[in-house]
Amino acid sequence: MNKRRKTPLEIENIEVNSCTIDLRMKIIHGLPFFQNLSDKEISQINKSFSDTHYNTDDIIYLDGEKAARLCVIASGSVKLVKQNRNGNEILIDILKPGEFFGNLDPFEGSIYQETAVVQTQACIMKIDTGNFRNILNTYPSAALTVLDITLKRLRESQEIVKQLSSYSVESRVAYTLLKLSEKLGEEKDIGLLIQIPLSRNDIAGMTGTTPETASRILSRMQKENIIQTGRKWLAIKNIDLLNKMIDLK
Amino acid sequence: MNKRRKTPLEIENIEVNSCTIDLRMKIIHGLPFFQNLSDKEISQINKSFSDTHYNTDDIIYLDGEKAARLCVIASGSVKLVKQNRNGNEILIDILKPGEFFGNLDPFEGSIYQETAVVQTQACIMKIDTGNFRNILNTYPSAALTVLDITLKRLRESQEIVKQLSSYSVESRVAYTLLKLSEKLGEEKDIGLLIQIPLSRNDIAGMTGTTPETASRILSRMQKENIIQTGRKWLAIKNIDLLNKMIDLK
DNA sequence: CGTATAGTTGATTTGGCTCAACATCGGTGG
DNA sequence: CCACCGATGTTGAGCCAAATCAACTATACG
Repeated sequence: MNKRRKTPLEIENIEVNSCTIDLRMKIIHGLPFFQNLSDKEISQINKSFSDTHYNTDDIIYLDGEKAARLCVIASGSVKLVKQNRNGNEILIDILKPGEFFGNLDPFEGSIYQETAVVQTQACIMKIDTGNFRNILNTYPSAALTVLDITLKRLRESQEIVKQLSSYSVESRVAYTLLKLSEKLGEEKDIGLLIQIPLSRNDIAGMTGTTPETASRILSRMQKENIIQTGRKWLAIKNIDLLNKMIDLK
Repeated sequence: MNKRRKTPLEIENIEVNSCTIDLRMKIIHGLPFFQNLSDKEISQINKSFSDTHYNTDDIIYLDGEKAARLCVIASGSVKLVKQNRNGNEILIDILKPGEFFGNLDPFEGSIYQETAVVQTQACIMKIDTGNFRNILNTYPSAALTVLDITLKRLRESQEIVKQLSSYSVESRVAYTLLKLSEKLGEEKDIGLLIQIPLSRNDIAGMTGTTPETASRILSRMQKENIIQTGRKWLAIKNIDLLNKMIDLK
């Protein structure tokens, strides 16, 4: 075997100053809750956003801090994590450009519920709670869309609760891989490649288990030709089998 | 020992036709999202609500059904449950008069995420999704309050996820008892009595364990004089110790 | 290339589930 | 009013999935 890169992940070339005005407008317009607004309105809203460039592993905010802003990814990717008391981290989500996180709550006084860490260097747009509330008050349909999205997140969280309270780790891993592939998967020669550096530790954090157990399960899946995996990457070769694993056993 | 009732729970006397117009108005006005509205507005909103009387163990709606209504308890109490695949039930919440459940989502097309079962006979007020959406569109502050409440529920759900993925059953039971006592506890001679019929099975469902394990843990807590418990009732004698148990071990 | 980081695999331990037998409560009907 | 019986709760024994601890290997990056 030769010594070339073995990871099939594509290395992203990110321009450092990627937050052009055009990109900002495009991102804001793409937000589900601002989709119905006119260019003029978007351009008005744009003024309430600031943007900041971050490098890999920078922390955008910490779990427990006073939550004062809603953040939107203009470029790059962000991980949302929580610490559990074993010192392991719970990986809540991985976000791509156009997605938002931080404080959605229109009222003051809430605190961030997780830590946001930059995964690949990113440009993050931010709007503070007061301005966001004003916008939601001005455009009721935006408020309803935010509500809709929050309810969707609530449902996802409740699904995880259900799984944690009765599904095997194997089922949970299968479920998580499917969710990830829906969101981040890209068809490649190897299979459906999950286009983010995904470690055993990350998978453990998303499924409520340990890296060792995650590794054992992924090894087994690889042996059965359901997935193909290496250091920080993973591709799905047989979606149907994976789907069956969720409810099997 | 004599043959008197051993349960310290108070038996409720419920009038069957308890949904008077006064009660309806009071309940609607008490809803957090309608709190700032005038009597005239409330009275207008009242017209969109219907009410129905239910008996114990009646099902208001089933998990998976098309979700068309928001429900509010005028009197009585309601349990929200989900089924996990071991056939055990997950108890999501127990609701009292003034609390609401069902579909908050202003858009059509969602389905109920749980089953709502009447725990003690109840009068339930209902408003359908379309009317509710109109109200939220008319009163943006109401929409923001609904959003705020949904975010609170999301946080609670995420806290459960965190606990399930790293806390012992004992910690989870302690946490659950504290939450229940905050919501439903009443000071009595015996201690802080949780005023609902609460079985081992219910506690198991709220903590993601089995009735047997729940029973063992409660027995231990009783031996240590932290709680006092019997058939379908439970009182907390030492809140501080219970609090410590959450993070201990 | 060398080394730190990530991943694998095995051995051992254990918390909590399962199955099972028994005890107790409290509502019901004789 | 009391005896009975179904529902609820308790307790024990054995088992198993997954955690923990530990030694080792492979990978990618400088």
